[in-house]
Formats: sequence, C-alpha cells, structure tokens
Amino acid sequence: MNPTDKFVQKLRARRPVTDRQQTLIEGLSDDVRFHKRGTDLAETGEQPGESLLVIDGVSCRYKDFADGRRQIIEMNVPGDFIDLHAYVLNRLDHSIMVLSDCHVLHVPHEKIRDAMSVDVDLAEIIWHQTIIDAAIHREWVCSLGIRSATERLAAFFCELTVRLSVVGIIDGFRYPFKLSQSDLSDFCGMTHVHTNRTLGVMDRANLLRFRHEEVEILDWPALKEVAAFDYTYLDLPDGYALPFG
Amino acid sequence: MNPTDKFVQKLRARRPVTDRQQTLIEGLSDDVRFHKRGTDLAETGEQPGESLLVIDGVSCRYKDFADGRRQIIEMNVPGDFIDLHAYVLNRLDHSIMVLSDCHVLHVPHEKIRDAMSVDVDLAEIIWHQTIIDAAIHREWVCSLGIRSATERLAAFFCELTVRLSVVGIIDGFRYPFKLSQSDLSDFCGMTHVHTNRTLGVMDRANLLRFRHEEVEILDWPALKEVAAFDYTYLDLPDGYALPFG
DNA sequence: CGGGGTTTTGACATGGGTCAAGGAACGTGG
DNA sequence: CCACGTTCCTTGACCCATGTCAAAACCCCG
Repeated sequence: MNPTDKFVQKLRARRPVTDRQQTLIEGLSDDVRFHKRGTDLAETGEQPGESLLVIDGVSCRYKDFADGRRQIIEMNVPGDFIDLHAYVLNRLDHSIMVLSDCHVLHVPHEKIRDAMSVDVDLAEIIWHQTIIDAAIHREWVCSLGIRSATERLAAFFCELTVRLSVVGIIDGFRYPFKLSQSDLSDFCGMTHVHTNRTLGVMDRANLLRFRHEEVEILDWPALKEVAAFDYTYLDLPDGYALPFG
Repeated sequence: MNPTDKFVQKLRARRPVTDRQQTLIEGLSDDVRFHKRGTDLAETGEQPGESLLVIDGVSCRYKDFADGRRQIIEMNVPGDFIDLHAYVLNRLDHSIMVLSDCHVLHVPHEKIRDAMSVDVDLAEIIWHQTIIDAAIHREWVCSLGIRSATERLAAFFCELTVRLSVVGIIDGFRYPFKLSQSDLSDFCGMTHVHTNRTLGVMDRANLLRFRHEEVEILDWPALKEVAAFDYTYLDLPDGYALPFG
C-alpha cells in the first residue's frame, strides 16, 4: 500500500498508466503527515513549495472574506492531488484546510516537474487530471448558479459518490463521510440552518440520509433525477462501470 | 496585426515570450471565421477537433438544463483561448456560443500539441493560462456562493475591466461591451429582471453604468470596495501596472 | 458528569424570483 | 425616410426560498 495508490487508481480510471509511470509517481515523496481537523495547510498569499495528495479524510480550498464569510471552493477526497500545478502561479489566491483529521502526502514541486520531464506521456496524464478538476468546477458553478438547495445537495452527493467509488473507497450506497453540516453549507453557499432543514426534507423523502458522519443514498435514481446529474463531466471512459447503476 | 496578438499580449503580461515562441503561436492557424451572435461553436457531447481563440466579441461556455434553465460558466473576451486543452477530454460537457458577433481563430488540436512539443517552455507558458482560467473560475464560485446581486455585478465588471486592459483593448473606465442584460443574468445566476433593477441601483449610486452596450465605471475605488475585489487571482506579476489605479 | 461543538427547531425578515405589461432601440423592407 | 416587427430594457405587484436570530437538544470526549 503506497500513499499514491488511490491517485494512480484515479488516473487508471481514465487512461492506461504504465508500471514505469506508476514507479515514477510512487517515487515522488514518502513524506506522509497527519493533520488535525481545522488545520490550514496553506494560506492566501503564500508561495507554497509543495503539492498535497490527500490520503484519507477531507480537505478543501476556500476563500475568506473580510466580513467573516467563507466560501469553500472545492472539496478534496482521498486520491485528490491538490494544486498539482500551483508552482506556475505567483501566489496562492486561496487557502487550503483539512475539514476532518487527515493524512496527507507532501510532494515538493520540483519532484513533480522532474517526473513530468522524464516522461512526457506522464505529463499529459497528470495534466488531464487538472482539466478534469476544471470540469468539476464548471459543474459546481452550475450548482451555485441555478440549482435550488435540494438540487444542489443532491448534485453534491451524486458527485461525491461517483468520485469515492472511482478511487475504490466505497462500493455501495452507504459510507462514512466526516464533514460537518456547517462546512457543507459553506461549500453549497447556504446557511447551516437551511442545509439542515433541506437535509431533513430529503431524508423524509427517502432520497438521502446524511447524519452521524455517514452518507446513505436511499434512492439513487431519484437522487440523480433531482440533481439532473449527468457525470459526463467527470470524463470517465464510455462504458466505464461503476459498482452501482 | 496577427490574430494571435492579443493572446500573446496576455501571455507577456505574465511571462516573457521569446520571438521564436511568438512565431510558433502565430503559425498555429490563419483560419479566422466570423460568427453571428447566438451561434453555437461547439455543443455538449461533441469531441471537437479544434480550439478557439476569440479575436473580437464575446463568447461563453454554458450548460443547458432540461427545464430550459441555462448557466453561463465562463465569459470569453478577445485574447482568450477557449479549450486550449480540450483534446485530452473524451467529450465536451458543455456548449460554446458567441454572445455577440465575433471573429474567432480556429486552431486544430494537433497544431497546439505540435507547438508544445517543439518548445517545452512554451508548453508551460500555455499551461499557465489554463491554471489562471481555473483561478478565474474559483473566484466566480465565490461570487455565486456568497456575493449578493450588487457585489456579484461589481465583481464581474472589476474583473472584466482588468482583463480587457491586460490585452490592451481598453485603457480607461469607459468602453463598449456588447452583452445583453439577459446573458449577463445567465452568468450571474439571477433573473434578467433583478439584474436590470440592480444595475439601476448601481447607476443611481454612481458606481457603474452599463447601457447601450457601453460600460462606464463611475467610481472604481468604490466598485472594488463593494466587490471586495482583489485581483491576486489573475496572477499578474507583483507591480504589474494597470493603466488606471 | 460537564462542556464545547454540532444539529435541530421556531418565529420572523428579506433578497431575489415570478408574472405581466409597456416602452425604447434597432434592423429590415418598402 | 417611414412603418413595422423583433428584441431588449424597464417597471409594478406580489410571492417564495432562503437568510437571520435565538434557543434548545444532542452528542462526543475528557
């Protein structure tokens, strides 16, 4: 079990990865660190020297505003490589925080650059992930722009379920997920009160249950329907089989 | 005047571009086409063979939903290279449309790939733009998530002004901009009625005037203040001088 | 068994949506 | 150069989804 395993699995879900490429990835770093929930891993304005690979737990990118409001921009789950390419930027325009206790692999930027220059195909595979991340952002823009509270939560849990299943963490409709309703609200752009009420409605409608740090998808087809969920944007190959419908 | 000039200017705003690299970019294509407002340049599900460089006019990426709702995900102005890297994706998860009459340079994907493999530094420069696009998306997620209607419009016009000024299209606070309030609304995730009322309020507050296809920034400092606009995310070099404050 | 964070609930406020209609701007054809 | 249609902008009246404020209940952990 190498800390990069889930990342490689995510890559393999889209494209072939050779053993040589896998070895290159495994050689990137062995610097695994534990971070307690609520810890900032990078802060706005910094020029970080490393990228971060989530091994377990949940982390996020977020921006704080002067009046105390916070928007979570992106949620990261195991296998996600955060800021794979931050090294091309001058300074970070946002912060990164772990939303649950987390194990994270720290990878110096130059190691990534080296691996990509050694193997040009690997470079393209890695860039591919960055492009998929952009597609995930685009979908979330839609959620925030036109989806109602219910639709938005449905879209979130649909995407989460697919993403976790692609890295092999789950294979069904019931799984642990350590995220507070309050953090979820900051991602969804709604108040924690409204999130709570909406989750209550969805539970009673037998769509979805999220409590005690556990997600239970009660009716997957209905949930997809509510969200108008079409996971083309995750760029899985045509015919890629999810362990569920 | 080469069709790629504004793109090159945008690159140069961030990093040095050698003459050789500029020549490579200029050789990408000379296939300039005119598109009438409202024309789709690519549609969801397609596997397009070319990237698009906006020469003049405004285009956008958008997603349509079954019930007729539309979310515009990204606005593109002259100098923007759309889907520079779409070729790594299986299929488009969104559509592309011109929102005003437009001249667009069509560039075959393989030309981009070739140019990038000939000059590795050029590849990184080009990727850099993609990373900046992602940062622009992140900022817009914040707009949709936590900014009010007024703040959101303010943020939009702040960003627009900086972006247009970076490619040298404008050098002041009054410039033509052909976009309907309705399209603007689909971007801001609000109804055209509310956009209209909010623009009216901003006009009367002497912040901003947008009418007759013309933008007039009436009070730049106040507008930035309202939007809490900090353009770190556009990744301009420290000390990059805008032609205004 | 006590205390902090989290979830849940209630009462009420409001930003923005909906529906509907009139008015201004503009292109086109006569 | 005018008449007409079309599209876009503007305004009014009303409504609802979500926000705000506040407090109670729950739950985990020390």
